[in-house]
Amino acid sequence: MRSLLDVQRRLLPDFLTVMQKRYDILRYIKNMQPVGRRSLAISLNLTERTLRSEVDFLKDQKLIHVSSSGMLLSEEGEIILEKLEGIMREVMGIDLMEQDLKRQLSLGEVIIVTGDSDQSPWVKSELGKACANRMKQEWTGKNIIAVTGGSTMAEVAEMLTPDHESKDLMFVPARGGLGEDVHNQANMIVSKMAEKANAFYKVLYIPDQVSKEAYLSFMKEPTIKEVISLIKSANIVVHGIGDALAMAQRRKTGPEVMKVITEGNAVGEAFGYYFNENGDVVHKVKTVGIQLADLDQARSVIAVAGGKSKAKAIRSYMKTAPASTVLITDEAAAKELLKG
Amino acid sequence: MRSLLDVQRRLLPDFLTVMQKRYDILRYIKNMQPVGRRSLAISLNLTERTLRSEVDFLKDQKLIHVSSSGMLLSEEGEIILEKLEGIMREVMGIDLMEQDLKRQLSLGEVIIVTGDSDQSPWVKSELGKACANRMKQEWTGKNIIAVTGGSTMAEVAEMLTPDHESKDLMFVPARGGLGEDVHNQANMIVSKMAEKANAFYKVLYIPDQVSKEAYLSFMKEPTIKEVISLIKSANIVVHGIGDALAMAQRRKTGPEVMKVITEGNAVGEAFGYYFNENGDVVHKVKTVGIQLADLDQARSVIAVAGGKSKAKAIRSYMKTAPASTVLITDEAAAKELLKG
DNA sequence: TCTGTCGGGACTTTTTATGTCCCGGTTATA
DNA sequence: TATAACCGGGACATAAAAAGTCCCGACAGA
Repeated sequence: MRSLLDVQRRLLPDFLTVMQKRYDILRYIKNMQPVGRRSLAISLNLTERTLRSEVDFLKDQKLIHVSSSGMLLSEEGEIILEKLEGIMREVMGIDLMEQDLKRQLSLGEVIIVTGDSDQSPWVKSELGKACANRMKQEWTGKNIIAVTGGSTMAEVAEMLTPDHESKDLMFVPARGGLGEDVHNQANMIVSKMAEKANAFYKVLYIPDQVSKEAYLSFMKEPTIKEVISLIKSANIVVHGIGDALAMAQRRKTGPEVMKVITEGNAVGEAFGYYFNENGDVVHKVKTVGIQLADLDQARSVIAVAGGKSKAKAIRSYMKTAPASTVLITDEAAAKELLKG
Repeated sequence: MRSLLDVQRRLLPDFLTVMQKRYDILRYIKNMQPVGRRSLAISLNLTERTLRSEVDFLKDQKLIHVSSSGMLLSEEGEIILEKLEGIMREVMGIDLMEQDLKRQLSLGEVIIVTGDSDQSPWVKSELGKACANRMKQEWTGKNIIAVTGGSTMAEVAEMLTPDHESKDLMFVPARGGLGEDVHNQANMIVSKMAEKANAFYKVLYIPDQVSKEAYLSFMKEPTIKEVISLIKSANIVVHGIGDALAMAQRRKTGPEVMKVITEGNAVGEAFGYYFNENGDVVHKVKTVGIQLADLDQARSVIAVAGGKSKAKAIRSYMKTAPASTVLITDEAAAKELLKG
């Protein structure tokens, strides 16, 4: 049934809105019957005429009876409505979860894709696609987009497509080296995104293990400074969220920092910051680029993470995330988050 | 899914017709790509303008790509179409038709593919694919498979693929020479099938116009006798069904036999037997190999034929076909058959 | 280089949906 | 029993969407 709805969503986009409308009408009639056209229209927030067209249709389908005292559900109408009850719960399920999550985490927007990234690899692609689409909505005029690394972000990059009109887009890594694997490193993602979106990009290679002097002189390089100032002026930030321990292990994290992370009970990680369950910063990787406090400056912040296993991490980070953050996640994570 | 569709049929009837239309468009594009708007419109029996609106929609949904050389299915389009395949079977009631037809003709199984072989050439390929799949289900252990000729059987051969484990398969022609064109002759099909399925085969070349003595001595050849005994021990028979007159004309049928066929009101033909509307044998081509009575010995008999024009032929043959016969046909023929 | 097919722009016509107003009948109520 | 409120539905103007029609320049294949 899910797949049928998915296909229909694609092939007949206004299908669902019409179904919803007719469902509402039937529901209201059931509860207000016998009811007249005008009062029903007011209750449903429909104009009299549109309601009338719908009513004519429902009458043709023999789902309602129309008499001089008003409209009432027919027997068949009752049966159909009963079946619809269950269908709409399924159809609206995701929307409801989005609303609930948005309220619970007090975010700007929540987008949920069906499935579980932990179990089905393609769900991650769906996350990526959803994120890519959401990003595009922000692309009006000139934009500097700061992105982080991670496998989910890599999927996002993969799913980007050039926009009809080539906008003025510049991709930059959100922060300097975090010790990540080259493959899903922010720099890699940045270049991939730019390639896919047919846009510009700048990368930032910060030497990892060098003397303090070398580092400082490196930071004075004009080209580096230019990139950093670009990053600081980014108006869109797109980042993943990771499990704290998993991220720490994946990165070349020293034993003393590891101790801080474990003893601080860190559970979530986002762009180099480690958070405990209360959303407190337990540790931050010192590097250049966007800092947690800078996020409020950005016009839009999009966080992408999915899979049941990531629920805790998402919750921890969202405690301190900017209120306008857009969270893109999957069904499994959303369910887990809503569980409490 | 069943109940969801039932509800939708009632609540949004015209959405289903739209879905059907878009399904058809996608299907035609898949099989004709790259294809232009005008020729597609003709094939689909749509006016250019309506097709254009639909195409614009599908393009917006990224289900098709449009280039100067024509339209083609996008990757997503392929995925959606695949899912639609199953959905539309349900919507169009193909599954129901299969059950009805099975009962009406009292057969072992009926498989219907969508479309009309007479109108869309690729439907024949679909028939072939369906048949190939069905055949594979029978391939457990050692099998001798007797096949007939014909263009539909040629498609079946084309669609065969080697099985994961190479089974012990032997293809043989079902009967001796029937006077067919070399191209779609049983021997040709046999070798093609064996090649595609990575199996063994034996052909049977019977001299057509020779003296009785030559013929008899030929039949005493050990190699020929061996092939004939193989044929007789076939446990799977796959054959086409043809229109009686068309088949008789295609084969080098003499005028006196032609008279028998026409005066006997033959309508159907299968492996050299001609049947009238009551299923009586009007004429049989005398040749070696499997006879009508032998069919009951075979573990499984699969008959393949499609196209509205073949409906009468199918019905006539099915009157005498073994009760366990598997019929593989297309939507158009099935509709015609069910019409009565 | 020519020819036929390609997509798509532009315009008119047709169809459909919606907005608006009103009428005659029914019903609850004063 | 008179009356006001509410009922569905007819009628018609208007807005919006779909379909019909024609044409153009691009491009591939002969």
